[in-house]
Amino acid sequence: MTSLRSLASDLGLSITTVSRALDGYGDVAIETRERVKKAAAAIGYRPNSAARRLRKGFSETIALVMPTEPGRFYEPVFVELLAVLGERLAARHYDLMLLAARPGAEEQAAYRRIIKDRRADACIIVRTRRHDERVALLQEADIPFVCHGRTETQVPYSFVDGDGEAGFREITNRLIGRGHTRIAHLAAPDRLTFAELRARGWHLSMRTANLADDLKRSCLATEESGEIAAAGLLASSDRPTALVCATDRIAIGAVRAVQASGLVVGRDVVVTGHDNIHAARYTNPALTTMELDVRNVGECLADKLFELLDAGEPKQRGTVFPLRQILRASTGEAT
Amino acid sequence: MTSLRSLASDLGLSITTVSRALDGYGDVAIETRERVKKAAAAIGYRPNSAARRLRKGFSETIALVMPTEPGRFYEPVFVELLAVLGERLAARHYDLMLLAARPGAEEQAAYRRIIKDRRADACIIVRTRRHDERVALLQEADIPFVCHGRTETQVPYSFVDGDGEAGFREITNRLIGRGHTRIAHLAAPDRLTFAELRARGWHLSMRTANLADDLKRSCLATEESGEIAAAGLLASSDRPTALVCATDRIAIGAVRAVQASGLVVGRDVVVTGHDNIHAARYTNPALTTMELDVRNVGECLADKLFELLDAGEPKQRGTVFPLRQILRASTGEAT
DNA sequence: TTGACTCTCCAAAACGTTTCGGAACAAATT
DNA sequence: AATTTGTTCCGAAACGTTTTGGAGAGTCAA
Repeated sequence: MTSLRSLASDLGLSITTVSRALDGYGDVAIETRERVKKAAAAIGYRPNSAARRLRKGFSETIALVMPTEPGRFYEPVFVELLAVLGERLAARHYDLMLLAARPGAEEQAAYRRIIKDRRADACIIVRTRRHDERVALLQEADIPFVCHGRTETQVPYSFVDGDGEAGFREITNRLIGRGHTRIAHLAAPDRLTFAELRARGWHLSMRTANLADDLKRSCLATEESGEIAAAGLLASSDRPTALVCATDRIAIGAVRAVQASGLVVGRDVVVTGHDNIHAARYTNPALTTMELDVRNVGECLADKLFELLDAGEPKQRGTVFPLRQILRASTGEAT
Repeated sequence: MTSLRSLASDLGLSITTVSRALDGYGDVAIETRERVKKAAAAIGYRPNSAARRLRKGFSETIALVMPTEPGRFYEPVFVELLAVLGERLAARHYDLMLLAARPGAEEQAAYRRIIKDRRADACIIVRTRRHDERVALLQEADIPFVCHGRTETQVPYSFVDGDGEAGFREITNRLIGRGHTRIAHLAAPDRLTFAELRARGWHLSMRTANLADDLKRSCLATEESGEIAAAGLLASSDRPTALVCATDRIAIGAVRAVQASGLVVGRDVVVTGHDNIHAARYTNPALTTMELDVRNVGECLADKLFELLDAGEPKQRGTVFPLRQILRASTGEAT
């Protein structure tokens, strides 16, 4: 224990000098520095993190609060995001602190504790909402943060997102090009920004082509809810020939609804999703969808965070990654 | 800042007395204690965590290292486990620290850092392996830990697991009862304990019924790998009539393989899985599977951890939860 | 010779908490 | 009256690090 002290006495130096040697200050003789570094490496010295935090006033910790909604948020891709983040943060000896809280009072309390106790130096906001109290809270408290996803605010903030609007414009345009005119959109709850952006992409594409843009239905981001919404649309005498869904899980429900109506997916009705979850390759027929590179997103989030911590602001406020379109049989494409 | 000091001077008391009043020591007058507690609550006082950690020598933090294997470990259920854990730990003001590391040298280094720096008071091991260096490492370092899943060791350790063996015995027995005699098992990589236990359940059931127990094939826990393994079995002239799969993802691949052979799932060949992932309800036909209550597991993990931290050992070393069988059309049951 | 400057090093304070070992006083016991 | 016991409080040390503000010795210029 008391490692800095024992290192110092082993070397016949003061604690101060050892500390400065390791921190790379210029005020210690070059040979002394080398000697200290070698000794430190030999015993695998790493400064006690609590002491360091106390003295320096920051924690080298990043907090991420998962919104655990009642309807859950089971996203498998989230695990991968955590893995990429963890990796990237660890490279700079930062810790990732994970909290769980239901949106609402509980969530607010969690952020307030982070802020008040300065338990973390910065936050990552996921599942960003259109009107997001978390953003306001952190801006007011002057805690650095980066959002995964966008929000609607005047005040500048940092974010990383996929270009859902362009992605949905593109797929809708493609379907229009194939002759579809009645293209419906199954949207996720519109308090979530990604849902709004994807809907906007579909909407713009339809408007530009002078097609009816009233075929939007909102549902939860679950298979069950998607199935119900799709069934409603298909029951109409003037049913859509295409279902552009905000997420793969919704699309999987939609596929089921189409089949329950006695129609054939990919021929009578085409279906598309977003996320490229594993199951999307194993629906029958396989699901046309689009994909965001999680590794890019995770690394970009971490990099922006460090720019924020190092320089006070990132080189670029927001970064939007393009989506990769994945065409499969659910839109009649070759598998 | 310097909150304890300012609280003390506001109240005209010493720092010592304020500290002891809040900690509930018996050595401060009851009315003083009340006065202090009221004042602390009023300003929302919470002790500086770095200072507390430094002084007390423990961190009120639990570490969880995700094994990020090359073939990934995308399990959606893991997100829910994290959420439950986070909730339960937060109730006792413990933080959850998340690390990511590839099994092997990187993983070892991560654990060594936790141990050496005492960054966390205890660990949670997930994806427990049959021969698990993590268990040995933590036992040697005398760091409390709880495993999600079991390992093969003489030394007693704490764990929480689902009863995969019983679950697979039960489903296999059920299929035997229905007249199946050629029942194959698609197993996950057998370095993972859960894979071994599920295989054992299938094996015991087959042996007890005097049926051929040579129809076991190993594959990765992915749809793709499951599909290949299943296709191999189905190509045989003496093909199995049942595919008992270690996971739903394997089972989803198996379903695809059956259909690719021109056979009908649920009639010609029945298929079963494990996990009850969302997609399992939306295969065609829906997948018979079994489910472990994640909330139970998460809460049990946290509780065991606290018993370990409080008392040095838990009331019960290991807890095994029963699995809930979910019968669907892939075994010809009513949906 | 003196003063200024450079180079290396270090003692001590500080971060905010917990806790050891009393102090001061009143009440009870001998 | 003297001693013990109990109650309530507090000063000061400690946890391990970083950082401030020099100290001492040597070098260079005036």
